[in-house]
Amino acid sequence: MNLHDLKSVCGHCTIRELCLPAGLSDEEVHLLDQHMNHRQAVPKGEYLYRVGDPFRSLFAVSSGFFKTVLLHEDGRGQITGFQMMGELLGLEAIHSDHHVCDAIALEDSAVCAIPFDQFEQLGQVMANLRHRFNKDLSREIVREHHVMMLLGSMRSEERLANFLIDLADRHAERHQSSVEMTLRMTREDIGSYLGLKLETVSRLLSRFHDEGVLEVRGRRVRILDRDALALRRTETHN
Amino acid sequence: MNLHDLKSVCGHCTIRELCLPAGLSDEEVHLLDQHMNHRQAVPKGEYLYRVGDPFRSLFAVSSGFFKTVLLHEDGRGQITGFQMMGELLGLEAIHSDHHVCDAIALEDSAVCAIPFDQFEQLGQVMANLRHRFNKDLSREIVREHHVMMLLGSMRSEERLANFLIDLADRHAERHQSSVEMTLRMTREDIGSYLGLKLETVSRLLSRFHDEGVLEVRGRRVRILDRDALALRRTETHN
DNA sequence: AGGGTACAATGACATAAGTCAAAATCCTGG
DNA sequence: CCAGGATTTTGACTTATGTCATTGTACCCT
Repeated sequence: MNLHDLKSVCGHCTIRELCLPAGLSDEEVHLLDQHMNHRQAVPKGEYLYRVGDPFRSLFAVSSGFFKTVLLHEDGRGQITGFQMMGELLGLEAIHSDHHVCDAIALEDSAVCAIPFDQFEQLGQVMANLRHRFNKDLSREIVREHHVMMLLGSMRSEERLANFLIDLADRHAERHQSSVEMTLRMTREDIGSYLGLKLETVSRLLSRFHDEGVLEVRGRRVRILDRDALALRRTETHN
Repeated sequence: MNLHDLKSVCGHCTIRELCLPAGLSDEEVHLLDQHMNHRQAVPKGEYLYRVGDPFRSLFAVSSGFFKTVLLHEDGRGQITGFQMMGELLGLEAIHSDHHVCDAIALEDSAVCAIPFDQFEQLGQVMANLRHRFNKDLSREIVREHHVMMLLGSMRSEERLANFLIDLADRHAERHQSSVEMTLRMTREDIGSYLGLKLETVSRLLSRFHDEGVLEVRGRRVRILDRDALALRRTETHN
């Protein structure tokens, strides 16, 4: 990487406004920038961290796609989220100073790391950053509330419809097509996240396909009728 | 209330170490204290806040018991948590400056409120408080991860066993009996939280009762065999 | 005190999603 | 470019939990 001629990596980052530096002034971004370890590669299939690892840094996904997996003693695992460009990884570890889930790259990816103690120090002088970070943490809580709603109160079709729309929206935020997407995760991963078995996910995708809502070819998905899909997110769509 | 002769309410609070001031020095607690509105009563059944309310203050439960409910357009609601003494309410609202769920007192309760803008200002001078609060937010994320695991991967019996043990443990932290408890919420509330119908909850409680694990009389629950209950939290307990 | 409304328990039955199994397809590395 | 494992699809069948209905209980509130 040839970065030494750039004053600030974050400042020139295309996803700056989706990432930690969002809403900070140029000077603030510059300051933050100096504490970060930019663009570390994480090849597909590799662990960014594992349960039990000591917590040192927060990570921002710079490119690629991750999943976070919570392991249960009896082998069962629950996927707690999928992370794309600009999203933070490691927030769960602040509480106990240790990671409590695994983070795995689902495609060749890169992350920017910031040592958390330095990050907290920066809070001393950057009220903006403090506020910003509180919002990030709060947003994660809200996101998880929605997953709880999904898992606790919705039927399988609604869960999948919500999942697909959410993915599409996040692609759109990143200026990627929200119509044609390639799923980075397996059917089993989707099932784990949605509290369903992979067969159920597969059947639902086939159904959406047959009904003309989606075009599904393996991991390639095209949303043919966004409105129809959106309707299926809720019960009352007679 | 007659508090003017106390230097610091938080400093004398019995649950200080479970609440926001945990880990702060006496001076820090005192400073924090001056920004708080202590012990506001919230009668049973009342809303502490509702979806859409502007977010002004964070709340710490000073006594009593709350539930937070996420509402879905089609009337469905999902309970996202139950809060006891020392636990924080309102964290979900930081992100959007508006509350995104309802908080309802399940018994006559009291809360301490702290205006969030003042709280964030305090972060400027109190690194401890910042760190502490980051941990609180992270803990909430971890807690929700566990709920996701519960809702996504566990069967009904395991869900209820986990719920009961969690409640018992939180009672114990508060120096209340972890053997005999009175449930503050209805069967329907429990069901909502666990992604089950109230009939299922009722049947499971009856089953635990019949099997000698619990003694259940309405909302009064006594844990007769903690080990047996703990075993039922996981699949593999042949 | 007692009458009424909310809450809880239980039974009979329905169904959404899980399980098991087999075949089809897709990738990937040599 | 092919072989072999991983992933996906689909079908037949099972089951855990939901649904509906009834009765019982408890707790307010006047």
